[in-house]
Amino acid sequence: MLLYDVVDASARVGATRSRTTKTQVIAELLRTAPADEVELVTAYLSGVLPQRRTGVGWRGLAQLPDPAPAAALTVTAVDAVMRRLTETAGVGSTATRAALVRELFESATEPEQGFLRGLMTGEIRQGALDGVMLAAIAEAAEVPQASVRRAVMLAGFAGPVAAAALTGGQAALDQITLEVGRPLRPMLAGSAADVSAAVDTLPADVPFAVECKLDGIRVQAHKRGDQVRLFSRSLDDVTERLPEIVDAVAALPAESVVLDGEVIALRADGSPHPFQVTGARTASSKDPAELRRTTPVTPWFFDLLHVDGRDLIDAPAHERIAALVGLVPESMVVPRLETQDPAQAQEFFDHWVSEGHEGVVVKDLSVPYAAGRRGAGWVKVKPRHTLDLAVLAIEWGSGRRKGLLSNIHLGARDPETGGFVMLGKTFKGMTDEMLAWQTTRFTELATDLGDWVVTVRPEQVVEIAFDGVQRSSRYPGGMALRFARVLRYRDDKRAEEADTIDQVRALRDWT
DNA sequence: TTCCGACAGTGGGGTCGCAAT
DNA sequence: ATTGCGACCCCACTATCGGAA
Repeated sequence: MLLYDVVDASARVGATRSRTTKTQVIAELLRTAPADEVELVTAYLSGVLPQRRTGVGWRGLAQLPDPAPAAALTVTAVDAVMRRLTETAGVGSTATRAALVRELFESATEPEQGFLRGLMTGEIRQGALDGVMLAAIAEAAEVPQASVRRAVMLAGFAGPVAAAALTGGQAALDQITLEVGRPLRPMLAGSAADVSAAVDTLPADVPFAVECKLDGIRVQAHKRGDQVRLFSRSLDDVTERLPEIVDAVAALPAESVVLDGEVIALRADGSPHPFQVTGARTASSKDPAELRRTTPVTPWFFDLLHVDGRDLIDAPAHERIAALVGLVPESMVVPRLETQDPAQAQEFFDHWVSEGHEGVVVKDLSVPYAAGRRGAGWVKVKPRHTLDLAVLAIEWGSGRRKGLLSNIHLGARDPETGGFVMLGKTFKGMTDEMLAWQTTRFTELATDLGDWVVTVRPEQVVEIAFDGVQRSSRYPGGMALRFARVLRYRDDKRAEEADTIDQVRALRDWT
């Protein structure tokens, strides 16, 4: 199949906002794709490059050669280039990859170049990623959406599922089950402002549990015999980086196991390190034996999806947890409280937050493991901080925010100098109305109307919510806000009344 | 007819390793 | 030795569509 056919479909998908129309366009393309190219077409149209790292990003694609006059590239040919890029990533020279990129883009027409660039930088914005793709696979293969969804959750990716569905139909989808050693999509949590709001999102009178939420790295652990594999939230294999977790899982008294949990670095006294410490440890590929000595990590499991030939994903949570507790030593199970009393749940939250943990997850004990879905019975609650900060500058938006001032630079007041210290940026929490308002407002306050950044007189105060204050090498105060988002603009406060850098220092996550 | 769940989009800070400067 | 880039950890929030109620 020609890449052109995929690009054309992508353009038509992007041209409509109707999801049913998007679905039809994609389904039609999948039906016409040759069997051996369905997997690639599915991946490309959902913005996924099966080769995850190519070593080429936005910079490597900033300057493209003249496009080809006519479409001749096939998706198989594109795949061949991507494979070669992956092979050279990290070992070959930049020049080798640049040559491969040049060769590929020379044989692509202009719209194909645009699509390929989006694919390689993860910016396919056509209003259809995985969700619409699932519906399209179901329609093209004439199977129920629920079957496709389940297969994708268990297989991890849509491409292989599309290939199976279109060649083997329902029977082929039924063959896709939980496989020990192959990662499935992790179940995700919704969020709520506080414990009582979290409980309120669950059906009335269901039994629920509250679990301590650890600020570390999500890990899915698979064990079969003496073989252990560990996967990240995005299904990357992280086994080699976490030998102490491998040892812990290998020692479990079961032949085959699939566990879900969090890995975190702890201090000698058992209190958690800030996320940055755990993140640095797990991101590093230096000698694992050395890292294990200097920054050991500990597993805390909260779910059991398979044990000794028995799949538990469809069992209610209380059953999975009972099996987990029966298998895994208590020291490796997330602290949890089963209760029907919101006051006790609140107390549990207060306790673990005071111990330095991130918050809690409230879980409906009656629900199965809804792989890959958010908010189906898991609700997280974290403490929230707020500050009134001054807007120092603002960046032009892109995509649907093109032409609007979008991303605001935030500063705390420094009483020593009378100036402001930048603590980060945010584009979150803004309604369309706020975007329109702030575009006008900051144009008025502008001292420098740049193409990228507009600098303003620091006169506008904004109320910001955030999760914490972390160490920063980027900002002058050495601190940055984690997950900052806008609550509201404060026209009742002048910049001279904004919160100070000392108030921010008091909230640091390190000492 | 209204409500609400799921999805896509718009980006945030930090860390690492590697290649180029 | 430093800097820029790519990849991948953590992630919040709003707008919208379309099926459920």
